[in-house]
Amino acid sequence: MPAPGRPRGFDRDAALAAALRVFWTHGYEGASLADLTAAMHINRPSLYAAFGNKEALFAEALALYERQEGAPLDRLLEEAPTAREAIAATLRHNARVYAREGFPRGCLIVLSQVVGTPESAAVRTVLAERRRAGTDALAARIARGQREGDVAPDVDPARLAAFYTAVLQGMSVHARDGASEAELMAIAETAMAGWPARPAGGECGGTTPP
Amino acid sequence: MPAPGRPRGFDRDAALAAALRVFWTHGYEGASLADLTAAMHINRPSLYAAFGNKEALFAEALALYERQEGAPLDRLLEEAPTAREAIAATLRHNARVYAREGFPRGCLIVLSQVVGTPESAAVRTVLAERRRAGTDALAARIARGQREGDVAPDVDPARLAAFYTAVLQGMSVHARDGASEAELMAIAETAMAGWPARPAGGECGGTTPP
DNA sequence: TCGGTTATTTATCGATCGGTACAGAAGAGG
DNA sequence: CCTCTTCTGTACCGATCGATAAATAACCGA
Repeated sequence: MPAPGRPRGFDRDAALAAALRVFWTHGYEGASLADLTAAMHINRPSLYAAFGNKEALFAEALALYERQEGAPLDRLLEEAPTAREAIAATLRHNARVYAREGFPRGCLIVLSQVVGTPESAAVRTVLAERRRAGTDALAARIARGQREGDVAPDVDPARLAAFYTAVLQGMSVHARDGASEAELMAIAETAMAGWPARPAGGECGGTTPP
Repeated sequence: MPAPGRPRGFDRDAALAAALRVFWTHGYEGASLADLTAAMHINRPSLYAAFGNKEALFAEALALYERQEGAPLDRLLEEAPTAREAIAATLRHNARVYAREGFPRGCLIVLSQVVGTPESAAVRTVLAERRRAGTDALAARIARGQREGDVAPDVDPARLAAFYTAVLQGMSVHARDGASEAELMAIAETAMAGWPARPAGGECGGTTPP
């Protein structure tokens, strides 16, 4: 049984995807209602009826972003045989997607609002929380590597995760500044050179496979 | 001989410093004229008479920022005996100043405007150019290290500089997210672990002093 | 055909945005 | 004293911000 009343005249998912692209391109405060409604091909009251307000729309766009862009990363992290390969795959994957043709460059969570007016404080808090969650995911994978023996026991997972998160955030800025996939990949590879060697390993330089 | 007409009733340098702090805290678009004039303790027409408009005021604030925050870094880079120590000093210095008590956290050039409305495109371009100049400065110091023999000749200075710039940008985001000086320092130290070893060196792991 | 319900359209709200017109105030030179 | 020049304070500009009121249109079940 369909909902009573006049049916919605637009595809809610398609409109949300369009909104995501606008937020991703211009940031939260940089995206005006005029920008959003134009890209979504709907009028302002339709947006408010379907999504609540700008902040709620952004929250839904952020959730869509995490489903589309974050989920593959979660799989990458989980399925890699070692923590080192998991982090390397994450960096390489993002080097690719941050410079993807036809997509806004860099990461929405890093770029869309890190400073701004007091009105967007709540959005900034949510984004900061998502960044922290990303760091935590890396740290958890490194800790798992320790339990499974492919990461040295003296490594601090949170500390190493903070480093690789910082590299990813810097890659986002570089991507927005026009860096090519090859340039981003070079940053990723250089970052992986800093991976801590296992103390028992015979080789050195941090490139030792398990 | 003083200028003719009524003398200015406020300290232009102090007002500019106040404006810098507002831009540094809220970003370019996040800083309203009301915020700026309140912090500068002047009225709007005085601001426009003394600085032109918001964009010109930001340009002057940016120049002040580079004099105050960038100049020490230039000296650090120049005076360090090796490229490795120069980069390490840069990272450690910024780990300290990004979390300084009484200052906005992170780097103005990285945080103040990386996305936004089309109206701020010119400002974003200027900031991107300053970011590139920072990378170029690191690359030049690494190239000097190569000439002076403390950096392996197979190292690509631009590539390595892009990596350390990315780390610094990530440290700025972390700083804005509330990271402590110790956490930022840990990122810096971890990044230095990725410094390329000199091929002729007897030790390994990238921590070899020249 | 008719309520009931919801979506769309148009037109607008008050607030704030960056930027100014204008009149008065404060100095220098005459 | 007056005049010239520049700065300051008030009050305001048109444009845009996010968000809505009101009227109309489209679907349902009865």
